[in-house]
Amino acid sequence: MNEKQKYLVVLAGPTAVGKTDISIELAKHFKTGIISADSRQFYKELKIGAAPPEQEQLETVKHYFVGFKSISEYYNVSRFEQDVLQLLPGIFEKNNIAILTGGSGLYIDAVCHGIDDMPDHDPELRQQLTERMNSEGIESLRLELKKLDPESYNNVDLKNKNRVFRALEMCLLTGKPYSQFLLKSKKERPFNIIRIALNMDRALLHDRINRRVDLMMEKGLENEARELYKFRSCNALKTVGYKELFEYFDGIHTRDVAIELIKRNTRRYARRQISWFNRNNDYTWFTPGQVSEITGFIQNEISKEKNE
RNA sequence: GGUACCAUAGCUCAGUUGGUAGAGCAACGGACUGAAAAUCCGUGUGUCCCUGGUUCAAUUCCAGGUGGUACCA
Repeated sequence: MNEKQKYLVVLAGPTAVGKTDISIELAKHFKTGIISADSRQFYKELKIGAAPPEQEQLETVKHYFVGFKSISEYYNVSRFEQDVLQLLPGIFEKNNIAILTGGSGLYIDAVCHGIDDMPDHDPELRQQLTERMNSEGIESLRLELKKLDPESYNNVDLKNKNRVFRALEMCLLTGKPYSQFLLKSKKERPFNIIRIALNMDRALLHDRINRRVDLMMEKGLENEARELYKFRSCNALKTVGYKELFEYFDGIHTRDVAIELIKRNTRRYARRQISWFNRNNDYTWFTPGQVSEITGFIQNEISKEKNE
């Protein structure tokens, strides 16, 4: 079997653009399954807020990595990369094509070209550092990073506390500079990758986002959030749709304001996604109405490869 | 129909003693290798309602018009 005749079709795009529907049409057309690259649809508790595919859709086409984790479980990009790479050979035994769809650009890229090897964080150390950040401020962490890893100090965004935190955390955990792990190597994959991204007129996208939020509220997002309130410190719940409702429960703002904030933050999230996919020139862009153009494009890419 | 007030950014509004304008929110652009639906950086986007008049110069003053709001008929 020539492995290079296998194809991973990546379907990216901003939230609410219609990736789920298109991915199902593509999966039916190519008689294959769908791998979700959506860092919130992984969690089974986020039934409404993460807008996972409907039950009926899940029954129509085989989906992987939807609702397969609990919010209290730790998961990260690197594990996702490994999980997908382990899964793919099985799919490729029966199909030439697999579909990877979702809005988490970092996760998609990890599957497509890998992510450098680093150890997982140590929960105790993270706790200590978090406390230190809260009491001493970020400047203290910056200065220590400067000592332990001048290269990272010069390269990371020092205003971004997550980045400073992460770099220092790795230095302390491994005893080696964080920058030594950052090889930015592009790993070769034993399959071809066809990247497709969806987008639409911005005003239309905003309209879809706003309506989807209203629909989520009708479906009972508020109740879902109330039940998850006690897990709010979980990373999986640091998410648009939940954090705003938690603030409403805390009395920080009204229900109506919370809904407006969910809409606004979702719009901003969509913009960041577009930004991420835009900087990668490997994507070919379509609108969600162009299903036949997309299937034609995929077919064409495949025959191009075969003739080489 | 009459009187008063208002008309400036997508919205709510400030302001210019006459020298073409700025806040909040919204929006837009970007970065980003284990928290990524997170986190962070950057950007005013404008026929100052229209037409005349006064003036070196009008978004600002004057007149008329149009639209809105309130009150009186």
